[in-house]
Amino acid sequence: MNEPTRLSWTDVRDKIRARILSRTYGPGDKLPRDEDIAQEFGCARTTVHRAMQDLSQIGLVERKRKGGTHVRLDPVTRATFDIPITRREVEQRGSKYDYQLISREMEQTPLPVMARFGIQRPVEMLRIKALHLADNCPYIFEDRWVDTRSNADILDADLIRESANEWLVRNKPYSRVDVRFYAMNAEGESAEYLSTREGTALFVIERTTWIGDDPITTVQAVAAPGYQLLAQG
Amino acid sequence: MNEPTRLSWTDVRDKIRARILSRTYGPGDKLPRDEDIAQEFGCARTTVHRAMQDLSQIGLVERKRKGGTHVRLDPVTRATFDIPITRREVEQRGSKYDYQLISREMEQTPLPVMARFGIQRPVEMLRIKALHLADNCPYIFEDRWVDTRSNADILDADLIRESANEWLVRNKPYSRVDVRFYAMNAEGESAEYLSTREGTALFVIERTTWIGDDPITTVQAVAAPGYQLLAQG
DNA sequence: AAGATTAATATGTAGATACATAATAATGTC
DNA sequence: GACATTATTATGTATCTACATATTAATCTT
Repeated sequence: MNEPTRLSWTDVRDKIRARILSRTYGPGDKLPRDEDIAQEFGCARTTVHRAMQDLSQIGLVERKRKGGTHVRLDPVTRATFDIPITRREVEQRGSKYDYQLISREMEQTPLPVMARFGIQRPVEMLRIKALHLADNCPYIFEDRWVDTRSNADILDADLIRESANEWLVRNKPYSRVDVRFYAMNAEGESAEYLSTREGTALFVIERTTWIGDDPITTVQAVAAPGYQLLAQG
Repeated sequence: MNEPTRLSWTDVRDKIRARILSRTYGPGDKLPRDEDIAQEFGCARTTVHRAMQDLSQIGLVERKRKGGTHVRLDPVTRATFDIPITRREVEQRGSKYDYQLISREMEQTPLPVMARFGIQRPVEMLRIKALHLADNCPYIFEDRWVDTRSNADILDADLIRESANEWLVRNKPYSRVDVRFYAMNAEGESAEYLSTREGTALFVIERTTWIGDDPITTVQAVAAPGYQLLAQG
């Protein structure tokens, strides 16, 4: 008998989305003005606006000033994923985490690494190779370069106990990150450390971070055979 | 002499983020109340709230009622990526797009496919194999299953001219999508159609979509050697 | 002192209002 | 008719107000 509760912006969003999915508003169609929708639902324009913002971010609709709101013609599949620190990832699977430092040396950056950072000239950087283990099995082999010009303090860090991965996450927040996925055949070091035979297809995550315009670090993280990355849409 | 313009919520977000990056607010620290920040910046609490919502979504801070706002201890790398329809992806690279239907048959779903959909019993579905080409070179080989119970109309579609990929995107909006990435060695069909030799490491994108609880389609899209997926954080 | 009740507090949400901004449509000028 | 100017319109943003909700802190019972 009583009016249950007022509509929240998430309710409005879900109602509109339902209409798009059910083809009440088909691909390319123009939606009514926020104000009209607000009136129909008996809520404020602000609430509709908030809902629309979300739908727009998800990629279901496109909005333009004066132009109005349109259902996208070719909706893209937009998904987000989290890359936690490796220890946490392993522990969340219920496995025992271990970490092993393989090497730690100053080296000149080769061309591919310079390309990742977008720098023109080779620089001396700290190169760290390490292995992450889950239940005593190789999990991820990482080959990392750290720019010591802006991160000199990592030279004092105890990278035998704590992985560079964790140290950096804890001590070096970044303002920009590039992530890149691809597949590669196991060879040499990666085959050796992940204890698989050469040629096995391996999943690779490459991450490069900056603070402002200064490079922080770039990692090539090669996962053990069978690794899958999940994302939710 | 004049007050330039009022602060927008994005300004506030950027200012707070800058403070987190510069360690004014370190990991785990508690931030001032929204209201105090608002007063400091000379804006309304609503504006600060909007900024904080964003920072919270990005994963930089955590908020709790009464508990206040805290900088996250182990910030995860959160990135989003778009998977456009393949034609668009190819054309955006400036290449000529082509598409080739390989096969199209009704088949019983095998166990791995049932697992992707989360169904218990085998079902007759439409299985479509196709090849996407960029500048006449194999680009993506897809092996797709479509549930014809809820999508009977695809049986009438002309899948020689238009790819199932595009037809589905245009005609079957989904409410949920699972995305999964992994690496596999080329073998048999994948090696043949992507014209590479067996064993080559290939990047695989597996996507499954539902509308409500009803399965729509699942695809295994195997990319040609060298393919990389980029995401922006 | 343990447990239940109540108050205090910071964030979350909705609404009303006012104005800003971008894009389109209408109009006027030559 | 081509081009510049001016309205119109729908979304974007900021503020104030009021109340909701979750969580912690304080207080009262027994």
